Amino acid sequence: MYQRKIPIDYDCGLSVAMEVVGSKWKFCILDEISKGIKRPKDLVNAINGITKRVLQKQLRELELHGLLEKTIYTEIPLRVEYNLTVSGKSLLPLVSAIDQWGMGFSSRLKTILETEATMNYL
Amino acid sequence: MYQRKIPIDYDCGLSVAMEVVGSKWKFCILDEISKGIKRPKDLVNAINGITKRVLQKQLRELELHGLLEKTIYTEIPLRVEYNLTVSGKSLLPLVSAIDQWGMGFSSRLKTILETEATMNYL
DNA sequence: CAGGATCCGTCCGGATACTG
DNA sequence: CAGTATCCGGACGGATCCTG
Repeated sequence: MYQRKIPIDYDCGLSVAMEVVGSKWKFCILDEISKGIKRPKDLVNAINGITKRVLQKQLRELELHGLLEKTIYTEIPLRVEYNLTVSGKSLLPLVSAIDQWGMGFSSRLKTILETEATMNYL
Repeated sequence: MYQRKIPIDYDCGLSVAMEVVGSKWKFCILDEISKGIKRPKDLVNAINGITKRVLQKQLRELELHGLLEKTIYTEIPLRVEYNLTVSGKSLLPLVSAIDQWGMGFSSRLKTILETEATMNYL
């Protein structure tokens, strides 16, 4: 059984938030789902670099934490859809804010990492 | 030498942002530094659950990515301070937005995890 | 297609000791 | 105090196979 090392500090917003979305994939997943990509297979294709296994784990956590709602359609082949809950939707403004910040920081990061790379050749 | 598995997509804001702050500690660290806690020792004490080793790594990454600036005072005992750069400061609104979201989600998460815990006893 | 189980190499991170 | 190096157990994640 999994025992959390550091208990969540419910009085600290950052602690709560990091428990729920403190992984590099969560924001991407919420973003894609908000754009209408709802099936695991499609999410794997949409998100650059994620694997089926890792996505599965992230989806389960997001569902457990009440940000996603899972619907199973008993068809052949099986179809499953994940939709944002109210809590999940309340995160969207943050997702787009982070996205925007990233766009603004993009060129700077590029420069930093490139000069960093050439430094290693000296 | 470390080879990144998935290259950063500089056209995707979330990809850029996650490269820089996609770890559960980064936001906390920036938050504490913005509040005036600037020395590694003090940060370890201020941030619940972080260890010296992990903090060191996070600080180096934040510095490398241009969000923090390191100042060394050659005193005895040695004193080091980390300060937010302009880019680092530009993240503060997001930090407080995430903090606020976490505060709002706190009670709901608590309920979810507690019922989840009792479920396991059935 | 969804997703769980298994095998197995890799990496992360705690503990500790050492240097400046 | 700040930072690095080493040891080492445990967690993570890729590949693969199997079921409904």
